[in-house]
Amino acid sequence: MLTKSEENYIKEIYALEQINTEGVSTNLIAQKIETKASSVTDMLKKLAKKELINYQKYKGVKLNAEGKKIALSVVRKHRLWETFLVNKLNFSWDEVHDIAEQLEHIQSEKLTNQLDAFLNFPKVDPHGDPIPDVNGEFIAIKTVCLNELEVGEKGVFVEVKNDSEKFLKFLTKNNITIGSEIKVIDKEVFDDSYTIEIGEKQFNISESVIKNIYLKR
Amino acid sequence: MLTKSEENYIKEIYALEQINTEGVSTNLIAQKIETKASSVTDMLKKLAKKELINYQKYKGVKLNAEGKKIALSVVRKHRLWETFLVNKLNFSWDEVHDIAEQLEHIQSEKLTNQLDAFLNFPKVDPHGDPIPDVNGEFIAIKTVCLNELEVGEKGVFVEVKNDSEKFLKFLTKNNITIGSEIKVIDKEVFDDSYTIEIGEKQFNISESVIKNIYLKR
DNA sequence: ATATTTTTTTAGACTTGACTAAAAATAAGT
DNA sequence: ACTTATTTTTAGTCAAGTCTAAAAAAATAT
Repeated sequence: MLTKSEENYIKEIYALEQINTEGVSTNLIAQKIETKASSVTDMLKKLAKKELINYQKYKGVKLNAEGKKIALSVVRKHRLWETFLVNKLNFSWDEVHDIAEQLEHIQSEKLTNQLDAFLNFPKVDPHGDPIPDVNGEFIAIKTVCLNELEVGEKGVFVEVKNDSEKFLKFLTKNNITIGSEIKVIDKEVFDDSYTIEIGEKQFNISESVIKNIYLKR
Repeated sequence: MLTKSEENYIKEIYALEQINTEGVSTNLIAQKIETKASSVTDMLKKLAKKELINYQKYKGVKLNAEGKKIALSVVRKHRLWETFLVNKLNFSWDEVHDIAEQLEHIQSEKLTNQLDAFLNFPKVDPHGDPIPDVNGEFIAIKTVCLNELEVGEKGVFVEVKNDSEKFLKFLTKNNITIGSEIKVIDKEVFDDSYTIEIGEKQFNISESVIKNIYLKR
């Protein structure tokens, strides 16, 4: 059985692998987990000893099959709880992240699976992220980042890659919600901001917003 | 903010106070929490420093107002989660204790209160224990222990004072469930066992079972 | 009332997960 | 290629929560 801390490292390594593909660096983990590189090294040794990762000094780290299984189980729990909070307890999508960070560590396979059934086996969570099933499998919908769309192109907003309260509140305030049809009206070369159109309204959004919005073409 | 460990001590002290009334002893806490007396002493010092208990060396311990408030909040969460597991996720009453022990430490007042509302503000949990409301108040139903009933007397089983899986499975197997009408047919002076009647059936139960069954006369 | 037993506390040690500071390895720049 | 900068690891420390063993206080027994 793993500690909360070990699970958090595993989860973070998994998330970073999805972006980087190659081995994940100590510093990157430290930055994401908001800890020091030396602490990360300590934990990597521990996880290597438990045979959850492949780790060679100075060479970065990769989850092995067992590590990936654990990562997917934590992600599954996180996303199911988020779905529960929004769908059943009337939370909004910007309030659930921190609570799910706690709930994802509850140990009970039966609980996870009963919750899944209670929610009717949802395929995605309130942020559009896919929910792994009991075997760790999930449907990877083909999405493109908003910054890949050309001027004049449009797509449906299906997934957000930043679950922070501030960011999600900003989106809500501007009526940018999952399911919105977004059209790129103009790209500003000076600051990489875009003018987009949702419904009748046109407005400008900055690069840091753009890169967290994913759409179905 | 308190650690899981601190909350567990507070909760246990509260539970022991309900039985003992007088100050709770170090050894008793140690026994219940399954730890050593020396560890308890350490924790009592810590809780005293945080001003949650009144503690004098060698004199036992009592929760103060703030400590009691925390205890009630943990108890509230525990019992709400147990109710959720049984009423919404189809768990049986003997499976929920350990999971609720984990869930009771999740920190989010909003979560607790939304869960309460979702469950329709239940007054008792699946074991018949009263659930404190948002202000820590609960309805104390007047119950008597089965060992207080005279031969020929009957009552309705409303609360069980032992949440262990083994004990609850035993009750279920013998059809002794919350709401059952129980009549005392005979008391055996030799071993303090009782012959009781539920429905048509009569059978014998031991003293260790009797003392955990509480009824409404 | 004194000796014995029981309870409680103290002292010192261990583990987990973090930290700082310094050393070692790797990467980058000229 | 060699120096400088960056990244990563090592070494040593710390707090929380636990433990064992020993000392101190309180309770019990004769």
